[in-house]
Amino acid sequence: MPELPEVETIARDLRGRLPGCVIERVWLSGKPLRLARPVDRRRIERAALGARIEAVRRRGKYLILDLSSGHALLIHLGMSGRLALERSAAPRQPHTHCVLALAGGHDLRFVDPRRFGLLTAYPGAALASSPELRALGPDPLTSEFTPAVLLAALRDTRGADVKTFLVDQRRVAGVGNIYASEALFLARIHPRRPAHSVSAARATRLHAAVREVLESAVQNRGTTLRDYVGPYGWEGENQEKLRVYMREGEPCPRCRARVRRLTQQARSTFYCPRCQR
DNA sequence: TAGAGCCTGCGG
DNA sequence: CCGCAGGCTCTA
Repeated sequence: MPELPEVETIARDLRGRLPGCVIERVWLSGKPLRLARPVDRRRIERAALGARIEAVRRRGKYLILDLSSGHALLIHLGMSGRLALERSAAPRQPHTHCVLALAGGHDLRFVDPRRFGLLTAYPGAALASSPELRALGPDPLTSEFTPAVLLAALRDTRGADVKTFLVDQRRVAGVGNIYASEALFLARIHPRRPAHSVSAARATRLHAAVREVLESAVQNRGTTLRDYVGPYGWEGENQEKLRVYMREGEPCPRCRARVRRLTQQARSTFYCPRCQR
């Protein structure tokens, strides 16, 4: 479910609330998450029990909680994951897999019906070189993401089309299915174009489009198409701003041609067949 | 670099 | 019943 803007929204909401909080208890459902791997209770407890939350960060689609123990919790929400900040007395939602009980009567709860998410912990010094974070490409909202970097990565790609390139986290960290379609529409690039055939001029447009689409989605607090909600249950507003995603058959906002859907890597892509080349 | 697989829920 | 869903990883 969540891509960069949704994870960034969650990080910002949590940042207003979690730093300074002490984790008093840890509860785990014991159900396996990503790759049918069970959450490692000892790892989580060693990192979190009795620790104070010092900072909340995001890297790509990952959330990071830096703790006073010197460890960090690493969280990925997969397709259906949510974090919920709720009173400890409030009933737990179905599919709750982790509860961090905070001093003062509130919980941070990890809820994930499909269990494609990930929850683990690393010593702070080992986090950046962890298997999860090691290979991530540049975060598109940082200064590391430049037109030249994007162009070089496109040129380095053999075979893959530009849409598949955009959702490859090793190339750009944080773009998923919604924002790939939206960025390609803004940049007027056809999703089936081979990545290495994207010209420098198009790469510059794509760079600006990726930034624009992600930044405005963050401003709009993310996209709620089905069930994305933030830590307080708030929905996003960005679904109203989507130009092509989930709009098959509707008129293109630029040229009025009908928006089409195609399938790439078993995922839907939406685009305008007239504007995008 | 395709395709399958991991899961549950929803809408047609 | 079927297909499909904001992700990622392992396989051939």
